[in-house]
Amino acid sequence: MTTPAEHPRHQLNEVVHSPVRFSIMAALSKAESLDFKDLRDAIQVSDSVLSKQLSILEKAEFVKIKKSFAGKMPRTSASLTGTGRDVWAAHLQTLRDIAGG
Amino acid sequence: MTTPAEHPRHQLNEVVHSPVRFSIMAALSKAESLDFKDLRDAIQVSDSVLSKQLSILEKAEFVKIKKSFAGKMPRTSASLTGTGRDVWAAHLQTLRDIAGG
DNA sequence: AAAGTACTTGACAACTTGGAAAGTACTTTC
DNA sequence: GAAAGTACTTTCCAAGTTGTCAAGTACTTT
Repeated sequence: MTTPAEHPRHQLNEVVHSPVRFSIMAALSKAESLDFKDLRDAIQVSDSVLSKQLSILEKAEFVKIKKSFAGKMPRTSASLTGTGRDVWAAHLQTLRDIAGG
Repeated sequence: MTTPAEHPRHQLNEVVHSPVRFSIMAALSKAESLDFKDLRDAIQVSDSVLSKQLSILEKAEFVKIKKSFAGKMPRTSASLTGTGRDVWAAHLQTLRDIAGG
């Protein structure tokens, strides 16, 4: 009795799969950490969208947000957590598994 | 004055990006054509979902549906169109561009 | 004091998804 | 030949997702 293998699609992480969040994860995977504005400009989204999507990623514990000051002005920067890096790597692998190449 | 390059995320094809349709495209990219039931079993979705998603892909002209008979029973099979293959390849490339690998 | 910076939140409208169920058009079985 | 099954397709619906726009917060700068 062989249990049919689950299609790899089921391994896709929904939080990571949305284009904007996928782009955020990608950008953060390539840098130690990025400032809000740099991230916003890099992936080209509105402040509002970035703020919301970052919150979703933070709640999922894939990203950590650090608030500090640049002189007297507030500065928000984001980076991947360990979990975030693992999930990102697994997501990419799943994509490859589905694409089959 | 350099126009800032558009983030590759904008090149993602929404029709292809949804997990189920991504899986359909992937499966079809690996075969000449697949029968409805084989596709349904391969990607593990309900008849209803497969039928709907296939219609969306057909309307976008990424997939062509061929209806024939296996003996006296109807048989539906799907395959990628030329456009479908191009879009699929471009989508995968965009994913790679974003993932940066 | 007015305007700006750096975000965050809330109200919305527009879509997208999937499941359940019914429908279509036959074919097969009892 | 009536009931059941096959192979999908469609409709109805409830739920969740996205983005935009406007407003809010808490200061800083002019």
